[in-house]
Amino acid sequence: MTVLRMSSLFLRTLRDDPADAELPSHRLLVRAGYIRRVAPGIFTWLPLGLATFHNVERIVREEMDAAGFQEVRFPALLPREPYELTNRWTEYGPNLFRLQDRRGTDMLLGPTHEEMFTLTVKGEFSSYKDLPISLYQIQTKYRDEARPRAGLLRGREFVMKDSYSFDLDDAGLEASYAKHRLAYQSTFARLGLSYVIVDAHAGAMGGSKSEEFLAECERGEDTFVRCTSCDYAANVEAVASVAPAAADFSGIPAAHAEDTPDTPTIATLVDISNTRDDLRRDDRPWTAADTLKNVVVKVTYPDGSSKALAIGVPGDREVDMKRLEAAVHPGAVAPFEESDFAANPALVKGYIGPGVLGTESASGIEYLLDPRVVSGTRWITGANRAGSHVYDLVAGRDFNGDGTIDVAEVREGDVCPGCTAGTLFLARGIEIGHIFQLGRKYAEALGLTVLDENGKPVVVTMGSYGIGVSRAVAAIAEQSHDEKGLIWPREVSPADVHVVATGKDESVFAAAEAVVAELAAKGMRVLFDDRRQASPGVKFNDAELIGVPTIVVMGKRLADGLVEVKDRATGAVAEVALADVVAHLCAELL
RNA sequence: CGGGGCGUAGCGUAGUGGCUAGCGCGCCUGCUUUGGGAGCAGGAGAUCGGGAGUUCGAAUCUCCCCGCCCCGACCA
Repeated sequence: MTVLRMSSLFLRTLRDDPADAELPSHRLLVRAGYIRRVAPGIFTWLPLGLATFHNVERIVREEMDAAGFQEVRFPALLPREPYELTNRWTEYGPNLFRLQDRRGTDMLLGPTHEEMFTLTVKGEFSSYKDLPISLYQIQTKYRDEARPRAGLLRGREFVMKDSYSFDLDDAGLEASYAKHRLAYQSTFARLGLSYVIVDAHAGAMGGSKSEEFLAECERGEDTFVRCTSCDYAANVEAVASVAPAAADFSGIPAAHAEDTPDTPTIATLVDISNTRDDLRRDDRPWTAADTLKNVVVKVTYPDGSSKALAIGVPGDREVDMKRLEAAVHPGAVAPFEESDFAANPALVKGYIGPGVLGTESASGIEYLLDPRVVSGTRWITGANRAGSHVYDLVAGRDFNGDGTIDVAEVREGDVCPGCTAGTLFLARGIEIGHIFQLGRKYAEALGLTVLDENGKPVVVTMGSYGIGVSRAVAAIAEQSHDEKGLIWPREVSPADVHVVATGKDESVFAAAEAVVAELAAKGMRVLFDDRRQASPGVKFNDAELIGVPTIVVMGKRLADGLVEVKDRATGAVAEVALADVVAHLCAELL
């Protein structure tokens, strides 16, 4: 197998951290000479990095093939038309890399390839007998991210494995989805990643069921929740809040407006409600959770249209903009500005109440309520007049929304929607995989149908499944490193063994050459530090930085016929007789 | 796109109006050295991000532009 010789490897490790890298994965991959930045979010893979990348790619490919999926490869450079058909030329917005050829024809660099997969299957297959089928590709993708960051984790050019399943009916899709889920579990296990499968929000792609594979990592950019007592896990965007049961409101007094001067915020409102005798509550002090906050935003759609939307949430919670964006996708959310208030005189900033909200109301603004605002709940809320609030306003008696919207912030300690017994806690992760049931959206838009047993055309239902290949390299580095450097899982590592020869005694190098040759003959990938001029310290430090899981040191102890076999992760060192070292390593690693 | 920070050799940096822009790492030559980032000697390498201006004199001051990093917004 391969022997990489440090004396001639195209590699330069850096003693200092690069100034433009923050995350450990980014810092170490640059320092260890795996990657180099070319432009923001665009990187060059150097030999060690490329070897690592190839290993991840190979594992992904092997697992896809083992699951019976077939590999294809679409161009990265694509014509505009297919994306026009699904409206994504417009909907994808500024994140799409667009360009023109010499004749001025619009082209794009593919951010994802739903259209190509769908059209290709349409072009070849037309019978129910051809289904189910799953195709995948490993291809470079392009997205003009507003802010590339974190090295390989969020780039503008990256490599992704994307698969699509094509089925006749929902049961078939369910089965294809399950197969992919299993294939992903074995893939990530082999990659040595510690991950969680969380419920995700499928709304963005118009599908139904969707799950994300998140590599657990404090520095990850996705926030998810887990339950203290059951196995519920979900991306914060997808958490379904637990609604309390509707309550009896027969004993609640009639709503009454009160003058509450200078209370434009929830804090000032709660404060005045607890200090004034006429407003105070008998049984307990008022809290922010007793107030109903009505937030108005402007939602703008890709076609340029926009509308106002009012959201009623308990006053102790903020509207989570990420959850809101996910809920109104593909609409974009912007705050309601002074000019918008001017255009809607019924809305009194800071004192907005349900009375002026709803499609049936004077304002005509759609009014959606948090799921916690169930019938019978009692609220303090704006009276639509500056310096005035309504008390004892009861949902279901005094007001109703046009519907519910679950976009309030998710907090540690919230009731788990999975079991309703445990509570939720927050964690962070890196999205390394995403699977979802796309349904018929693309098949419909692009006319992918097959004839069924009766000769009738049936719209095919699809699933879509992605793994960030280049991102996985960084995710592994992020999860597996220490102060000294990287620590690769063996399958991913650029080599199985890193043999370090030290000293100036040529017999040591000769012995090392022999061991390296034997290991290679046994099928091991060897990184061999055969540099004559580098000092032992340099070699040891480089070995720890580079992160090959097993380091074999041949040097001083060779005088006693011994070599050291060091485990990079634990630091444990075993002294092995020179004559036994190849057998020892084979027993351990093969 | 908003906020913050930064741009000096391949990398990390010093230098706030005054001599030939300094140091460490790395690189080249020679000698010495070889178990935790070696020593000595010699060397190559910088339009100080770009442009305009102020000044006898600008890496340093002013203006404009460009680029990069971080936070937020955004992100199948």
